[in-house]
Amino acid sequence: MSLINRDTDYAIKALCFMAKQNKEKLKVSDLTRALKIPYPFLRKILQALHKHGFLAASKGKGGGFILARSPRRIFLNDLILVFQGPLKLNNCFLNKKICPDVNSCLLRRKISDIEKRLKSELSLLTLDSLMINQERR
Amino acid sequence: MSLINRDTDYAIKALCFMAKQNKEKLKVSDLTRALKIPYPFLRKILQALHKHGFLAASKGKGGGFILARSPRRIFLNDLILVFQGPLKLNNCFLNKKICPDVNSCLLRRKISDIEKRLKSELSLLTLDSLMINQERR
DNA sequence: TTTAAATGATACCATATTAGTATCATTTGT
DNA sequence: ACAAATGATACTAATATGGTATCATTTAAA
Ligand code: FES
Ligand code: FES
Repeated sequence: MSLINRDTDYAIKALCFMAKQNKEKLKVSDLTRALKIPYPFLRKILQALHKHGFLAASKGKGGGFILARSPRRIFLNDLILVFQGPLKLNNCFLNKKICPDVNSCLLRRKISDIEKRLKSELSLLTLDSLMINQERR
Repeated sequence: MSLINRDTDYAIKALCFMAKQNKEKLKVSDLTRALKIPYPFLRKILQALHKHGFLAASKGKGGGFILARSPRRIFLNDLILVFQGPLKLNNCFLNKKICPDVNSCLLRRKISDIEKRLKSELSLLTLDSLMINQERR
């Protein structure tokens, strides 16, 4: 059971790589060489990142992608949101026979709390924090 | 993106229902009536719960299942483990080109911490705590 | 001692999600 | 005009999930 799927993983790899190439515009083929991710798949992911405002794109010859935000404004939970939809545990474990009172359900509240904490922890992981990690090696 | 799949969900429903029938042996058909879960599917799930020590089973005519542990010793994270495998975020976001030092990777440590906290929070949710919820309605 | 009612084990099928590809349209520098 | 890039989108393949079928084994009771 993994919280992070392939799309999100590739997106992180790509964004991180781009963050290292300070401000240089990159085309998909540059990234695919470096990251060993299949060209058309990576392209789809970069297009999605563009669509959601993480990347700026320029079309035509000499075009490519470049980060549209500071790495410290790119949060892991946002990437998960884009590629995997909203994170949620489970609305309701029990059916009416067992737990008829949806509104005052203690279990639901506990689960919702866990979900919120997880989200806030994921939002503390920024692309920036990955770069810091790089500097120390 | 959900942390809980159908199997785990059904397992919780079934265990919870059984916990309410204090100590009474129940056969699959009793549960399937009450929970509206398809008979063969529920049966597979109960068999798995038995295999992993959550239920005791008696075969033959008049047989059935019964809780093998106190509800306060049945933890949500254990059920997730049985039906969805070990919960892990992601081993390694970055490939060698970007993050070559697997051992001293700050990111990995942060992710591992988040994972541990999540697990420990899920382990605080016991079947017992669901029953408490029931009493209050 | 036969039989019916239960679980054990396991193989199978159906559907949904995820991973990856292909293709054509649009833009743009040369 | 043309080639090189992304935009959009439809398609295919592989895997995971959800659910079924079947036969073997055990056991209480007629
Ligand atoms: S678990 Fe669904 S309302 Fe309590
Ligand atoms: S992310 Fe894999 S070693 Fe750092």
